[in-house]
Amino acid sequence: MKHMHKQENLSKNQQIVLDYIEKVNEPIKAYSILHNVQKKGIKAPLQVYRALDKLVEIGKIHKIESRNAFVACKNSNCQISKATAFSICESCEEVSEISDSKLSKYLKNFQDKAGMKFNKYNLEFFGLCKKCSVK
Amino acid sequence: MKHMHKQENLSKNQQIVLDYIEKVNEPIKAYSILHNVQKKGIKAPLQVYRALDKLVEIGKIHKIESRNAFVACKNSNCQISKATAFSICESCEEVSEISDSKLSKYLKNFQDKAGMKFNKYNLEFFGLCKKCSVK
DNA sequence: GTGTTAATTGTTATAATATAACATTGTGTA
DNA sequence: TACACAATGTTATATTATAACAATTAACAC
Repeated sequence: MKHMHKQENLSKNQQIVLDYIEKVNEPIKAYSILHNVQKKGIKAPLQVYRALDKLVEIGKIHKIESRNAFVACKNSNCQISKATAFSICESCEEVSEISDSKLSKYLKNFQDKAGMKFNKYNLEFFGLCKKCSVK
Repeated sequence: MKHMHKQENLSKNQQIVLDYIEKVNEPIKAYSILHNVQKKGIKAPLQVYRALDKLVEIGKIHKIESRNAFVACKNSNCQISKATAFSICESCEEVSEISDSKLSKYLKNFQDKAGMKFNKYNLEFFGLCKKCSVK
């Protein structure tokens, strides 16, 4: 088949960035990533942003829009970054990816009144996590 | 009964910024607001951002996080910006605020598995609007 | 009125986030 | 091989947002 580049393998920079994001295991900002992978040879913001773009596109990571931060995907079932939900603690900034099949089913099937067909959504819940709510 | 002013509690800059956002009636970026209200005496980004912060806080406008843009609230029932949902056309960038009581009820009552209590959420749907989907 | 306090404003400077442009190198495959 | 496209390297710049601090105005008790 012509021109089928499956991309099951990540490029060097993509792998470096993904490895770091998976290691820290919490949302991290682009320039923080940059500072931490400079020893691996990545020198410029654009190298990071290009890797991030690709990793978001293939669903390996997600962007937490309200925080301009990136986090590794924890679900095996959102491999194309098209149905994401997060809980965010407004005190400690802890972020968890929500994996709730009822919720995702509900949102995937949601139809707005204008009849618009959606192919993607992102949902961010805010509140206090258990730790912070007892303080 | 006292005379009813339009927005009794807003300050001068807040009113200028809100008037402009309501006039354009679509999501608009902070620096675009700045350029368009300079004739009203607002000169610096910070004056715009301070007004935006306040207007978001009191629910007069919402921020479209994925676009870094601000839009006037269309619902009378989200006056504190705590339960927002939007549909976004990825082609023409048209944004509509979704007002669906079933959806908002569902999300308000959503409980995550960690037992975290939410006080706020923001949901952004992406797709093609009717116009763009027939092109 | 005066005094007090908080909110708002004005201003300059700078931080933080992200992309443009273009030359070069790597990779898969016909 | 040659081609197409993905990825890289690099410099510069655009875009979005906040820090710091002084001055002014609004709300309100006395």
